[in-house]
Amino acid sequence: MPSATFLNLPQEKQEKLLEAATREFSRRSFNDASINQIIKDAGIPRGSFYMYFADKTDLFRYLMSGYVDQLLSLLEELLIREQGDIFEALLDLFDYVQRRRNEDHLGETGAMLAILGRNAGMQRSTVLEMISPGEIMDRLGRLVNADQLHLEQEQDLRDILAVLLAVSGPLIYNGALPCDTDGTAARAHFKNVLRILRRGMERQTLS
Amino acid sequence: MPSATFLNLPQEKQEKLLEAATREFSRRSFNDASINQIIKDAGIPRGSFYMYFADKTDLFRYLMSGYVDQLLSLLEELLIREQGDIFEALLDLFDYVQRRRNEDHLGETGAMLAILGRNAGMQRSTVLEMISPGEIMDRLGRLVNADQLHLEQEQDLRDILAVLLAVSGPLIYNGALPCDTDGTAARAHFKNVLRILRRGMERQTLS
DNA sequence: TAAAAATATGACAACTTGTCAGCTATCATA
DNA sequence: TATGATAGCTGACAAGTTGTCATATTTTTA
Repeated sequence: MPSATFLNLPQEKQEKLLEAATREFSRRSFNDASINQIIKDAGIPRGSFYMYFADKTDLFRYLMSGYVDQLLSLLEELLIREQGDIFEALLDLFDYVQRRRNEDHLGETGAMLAILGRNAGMQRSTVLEMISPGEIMDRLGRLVNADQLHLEQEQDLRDILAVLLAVSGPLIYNGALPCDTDGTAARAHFKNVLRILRRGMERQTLS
Repeated sequence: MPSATFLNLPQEKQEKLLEAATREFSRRSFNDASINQIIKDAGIPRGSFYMYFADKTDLFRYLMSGYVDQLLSLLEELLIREQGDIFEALLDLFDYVQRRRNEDHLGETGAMLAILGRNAGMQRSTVLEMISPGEIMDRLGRLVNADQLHLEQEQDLRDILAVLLAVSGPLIYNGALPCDTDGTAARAHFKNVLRILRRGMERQTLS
């Protein structure tokens, strides 16, 4: 959490720092990102930075919580459009990310995707703990069409969503990284994985 | 890859360095691990270290490739014992890891698990690229009982194994971290996830 | 207006990694 | 055995990192 001092700053100055941080974090991974670079870019002295944020992690969490929230909102929107079909919604998300990648000027969403992608595999403690997994599950669980899903036990919905997100995340984020050249192959792969998850991995024996 | 110079070193000296590295990497994550600490512990001067390994990543890869290989061998053994049932083998692996965790003196296997766990979520580029995913798939694919699995397309076996490993990895590793107190709950959770993956997420409509 | 509270700041300490010039030991050959 | 070549060893160093803190400035309060 940023300090009260930071929140009291004029909007303009806040954004300047946040934008500089976004630039740096979308270029380098969390560990490689340099506070020196950020404050030079934002034009504020070192001491001031530590007045506003406890440390690099604090700043990163603050940025990420906004981004994760944004992405979650997008997924909610897609889920509504697909009438609760979580598999279709995830494929839509893949396409959305892919489309954004092809637009050369990435803008805010692009930067967000770059950051998420660049830190996709990061320690859960840093990236995901800032938004509680429970909150994610609640927000999505409400919109998912449960009739479509094979639910036997109480926690099945949560586990299904958790697995889906854990598997889809890297596949979608990697599609967002500029190094991955062939988008259509990545899409086919993602689609196949979703198909497997839907219908199950084990051969059904007629009993 | 370590330099020829390192490989020419007397076994004793090699091990001293490798053991010091293992100690450090099982205590701190890759990024937090300090070469200073390692060389102080191993009793070699800084210059020598860089004579043997190109950098920290080089050393880490070398260690990890051995560990991943070790874990893979174990999984192969379990796979044979379970007559190719990959789901049972993964559950056995969970139990094996759990058991090792409870033995207080961790030893080599324990250190390996600690390192894997501590860096479970790390960038794929560093942790997993050292052993080619293809090799993992080949080694496991040979031992898996394909008759048990629902295979429709050519790449289904690969995709199933990839998803299984990606999902199981964190769940197993987290069971290995000392912070996680309740092992039986973690086991039940892992078992439920495996059940969902076997039978599929989508409700089967009778057509 | 004067004192008090809040905010700003850059020099600093304590680390980090990787390099490199110069050292020493080993080994083959004349 | 002496000499030259090759391989290996080493610590000081440059260039970077982060977070702290005493001091200076501004703003608010009495």
